[in-house]
Amino acid sequence: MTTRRGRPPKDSDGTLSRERILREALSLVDEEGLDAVSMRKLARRLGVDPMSLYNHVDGKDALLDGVAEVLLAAIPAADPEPDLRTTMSALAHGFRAAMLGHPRAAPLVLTRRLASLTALAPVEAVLGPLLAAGYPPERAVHGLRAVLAFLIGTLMREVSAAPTFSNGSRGRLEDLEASGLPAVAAAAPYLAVCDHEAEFEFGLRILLDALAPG
Amino acid sequence: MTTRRGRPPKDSDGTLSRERILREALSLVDEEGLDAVSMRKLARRLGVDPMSLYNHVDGKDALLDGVAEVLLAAIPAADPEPDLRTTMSALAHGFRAAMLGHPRAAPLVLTRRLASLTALAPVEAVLGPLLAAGYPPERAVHGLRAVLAFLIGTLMREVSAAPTFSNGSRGRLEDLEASGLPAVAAAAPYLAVCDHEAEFEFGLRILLDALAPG
DNA sequence: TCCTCTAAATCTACGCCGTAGGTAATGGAC
DNA sequence: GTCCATTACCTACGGCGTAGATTTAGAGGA
Repeated sequence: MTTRRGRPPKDSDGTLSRERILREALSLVDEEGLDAVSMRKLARRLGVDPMSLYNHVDGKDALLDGVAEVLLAAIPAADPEPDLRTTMSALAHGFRAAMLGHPRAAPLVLTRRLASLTALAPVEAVLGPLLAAGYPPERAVHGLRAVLAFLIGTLMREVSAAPTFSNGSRGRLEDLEASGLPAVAAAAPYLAVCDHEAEFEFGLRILLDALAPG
Repeated sequence: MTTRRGRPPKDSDGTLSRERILREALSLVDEEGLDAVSMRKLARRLGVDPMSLYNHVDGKDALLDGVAEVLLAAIPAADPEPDLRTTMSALAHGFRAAMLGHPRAAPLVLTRRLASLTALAPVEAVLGPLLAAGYPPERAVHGLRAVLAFLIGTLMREVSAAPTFSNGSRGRLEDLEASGLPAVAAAAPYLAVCDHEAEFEFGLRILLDALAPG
């Protein structure tokens, strides 16, 4: 009945579990980035032998899938809101907030094909109101996928962007002006910087105007 | 002294060059996938010592950046077309075609921050017509970024999707229907399959309707 | 012609990595 | 007490990226 079995370390606080492993993995990604993740380093942080991880996780890839699901689970459920547009907007903002909360781990969600039930919860949250509003299922799925594609694309740019230093963008501005491409040079001041928040709202509004007017 | 060492004959067929390395790297990605790329394996395919690659490429990461640029360079330049919408649509389709031509390598373009001049050519090709059509630069950049985000998101799904087997989608369909989520179950037949072409056109039309009507 | 000088290819070696296979210890079930 | 599943640990293998030193073919000046 209880999951407590096998050989515990001398300290009961040091017992391993899938949850503890995933939590520590997420911290590791947050602190050192995705490339720095290795089974050995993760085990070191947990004060444990590397091979012990394999009792709780199927391998490195499955570990990263697990971390992605932890991130996905952080999306708040939308209030049962009568307004379709408000619901979709809230979910989009929730998704974005969850990713921006762990920018270095976000690519795990944005680039992996997740087949778990956790990944379906937000889908249900969008699809439900769309169907309730009378959308034919086919069109609802189309709309969901269009918004999701935009979210993924925007967030990918957002989380992979180098943090903007005040003088960092100046070097970039000069590069753009010196590119020899007339339109790029003309729009250089706007290309050199990126207000992610504004870009997000701009694109989301266009899509929601088309999909959930009102 | 039978082993060949030092600088090779000038114009032999076995001479290394950045272009030859990048071309072989792209082939390797196409055939075995991104994870299978290693400096050592690439060198083996080129019949060369692994360390020789470092005379032409700054390291593995720079190598992959180079491959990404090769992909980007494959986007055909748009005809000087008077119609703004046609131009943008052509570039979007060109981008998609270039990525679908090398689906396993596409993530290199879609997930990396590319700062090269090669990456700016398509930007110029979109920005030029937008500015010529009288769009203020700020709005032109906004529009460009919105479309690009959608393109990246859609293509990411498209290239990471497992090839659809006739019975593969059937297993997926059953999973969705058994998920216990009512809206997901109701729309399951449409969630189980994905006509990427149609999704692409659907989302692109929405964005172009908003940005380049006509 | 010979003599540098340089760039390219090679060799060696280090410290990582993921994980297969095997072993010892622990506590619940009987 | 005895068994057995579970878990932690250990060893080892093959592969990885690449720093550093070494060798050599050709270029350019004397």
